[in-house]
Amino acid sequence: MTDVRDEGKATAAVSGPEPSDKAPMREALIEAAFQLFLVHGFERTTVDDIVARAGVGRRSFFRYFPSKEDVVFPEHERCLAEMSAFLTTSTAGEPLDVVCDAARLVTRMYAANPEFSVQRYRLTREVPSLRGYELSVVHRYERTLAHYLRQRYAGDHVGALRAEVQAAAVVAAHNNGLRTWLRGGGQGDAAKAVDQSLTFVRQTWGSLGESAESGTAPAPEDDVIVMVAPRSVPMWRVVQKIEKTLGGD
Amino acid sequence: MTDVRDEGKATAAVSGPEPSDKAPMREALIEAAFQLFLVHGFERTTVDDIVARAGVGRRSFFRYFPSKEDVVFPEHERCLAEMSAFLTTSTAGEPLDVVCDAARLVTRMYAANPEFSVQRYRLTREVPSLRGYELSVVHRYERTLAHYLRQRYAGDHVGALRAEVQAAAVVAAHNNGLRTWLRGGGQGDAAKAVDQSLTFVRQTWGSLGESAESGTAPAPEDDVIVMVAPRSVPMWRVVQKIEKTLGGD
DNA sequence: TTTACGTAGGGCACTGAGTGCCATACCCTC
DNA sequence: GAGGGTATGGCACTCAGTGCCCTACGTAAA
Repeated sequence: MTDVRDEGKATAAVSGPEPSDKAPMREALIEAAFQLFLVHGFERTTVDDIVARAGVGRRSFFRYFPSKEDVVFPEHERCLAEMSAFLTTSTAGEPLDVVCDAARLVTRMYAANPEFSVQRYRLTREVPSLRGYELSVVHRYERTLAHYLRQRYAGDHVGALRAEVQAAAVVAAHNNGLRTWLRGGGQGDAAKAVDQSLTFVRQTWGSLGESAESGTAPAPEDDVIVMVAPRSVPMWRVVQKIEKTLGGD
Repeated sequence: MTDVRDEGKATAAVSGPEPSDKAPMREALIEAAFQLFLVHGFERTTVDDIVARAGVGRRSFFRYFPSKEDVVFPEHERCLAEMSAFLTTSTAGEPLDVVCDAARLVTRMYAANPEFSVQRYRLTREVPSLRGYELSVVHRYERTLAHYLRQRYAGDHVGALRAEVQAAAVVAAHNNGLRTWLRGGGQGDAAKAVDQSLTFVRQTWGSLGESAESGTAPAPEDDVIVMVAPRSVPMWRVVQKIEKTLGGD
């Protein structure tokens, strides 16, 4: 069972933390934890096992991670902070597009380490406590997006409701695309999968309205145009837009 | 797939052993727990305190509730079963309207005991572990709705995505209305508050025709039309289709 | 009435997560 | 070399949750 114990504890007590400058105890704990999780599973691995393998004291684990679950999601805290920072500097543009861009920060984080992300995905799917932890993390992302949208919709008489619903929709769509990518083993382009899902949300609320005439997002297929417009737009304007698109060919 | 059964019978079937008829122990534990929670708070109340007050053995607590958190949400399991039963018997009607009706089962459960619901709401807001538990419960409702929508959208090429996004939107809107009612101390009509929020979602995806409620209806520019056409289609055909879409309202 | 059995509950000991407190080792500055 | 801040280890403790075994009670069969 616990045969893999190269007793680095005494060594660590003498020489202190390993001289690798950028990866001190935190990285060592993550490394040790995942090695054990992937072999014995999350629940059958105790914190004592982890610290024994990492060659550190048990008390140190809880100095770096508030719970055993936290070691599985080591970079979400930083990503959450990035998202908040991004949103505070994004005061222009269609609000829905901004939060979609914010959601893509999460995609990028997952895509930065596909192997790790896929391993964690499989782990999380079958461990209830990790599912619960993931739900709380997702919820914090959603709250961050909703908070931003609520400010942007401040004048709207249903702004708060719109913010809640759109934030939930963006998160759901993002996770749909992300899970598609994860189920595929992390092969292919995560950003593309997420973008396809987010497109549905943006089309739903019409934030893709101008894409047909601007050169930034041409028709997805060579022989098809997708046109999205507010229902209240006058007919002449719709025709004008379509003519412009076709004419620019 | 989903055979139509009598609603009441199905509900009774999934209810299984009736908890309200014979469960003095269960009720006593809930009663004792809430008395202590409201005085000392959730975290400062131990399971030993609860069983001591209820006058039962500690082991019995975990026979009735798998965790300390479960005692705070004693009727969600039953409501979840009711929702599943309701959806199994609802094979007709606009899918989005059906899941909105399903969500209203939750509203009804909260509204059936306003005082209890408000107390629990305040408790849940300030106890992290209860927040986490609530998230998992909400997630199960959302999965139930998404599962139903996925079946109804089986032919759709983005059916799975549509199901995810709409389920998330319905849950977000429902909770928005419910929390409004809870923050107001459980005064007024919970169903009305939830309906107002759900109206936004139904209008978003057009399952509402012309809304009779003028006061709460969002602006018409929320509605969008999505037009997909081969690039080679003649212009008059495009215009005809748009006119038909707008006129068929 | 007695016996056998199934079930609800209590008692007890154990595991493991998470915390508070204190001691120690290291590093930097004066 | 002395002093102060920081990082780490060790230890003991609380408490949630579980497994096992025991008792009590009701019931059905002999």
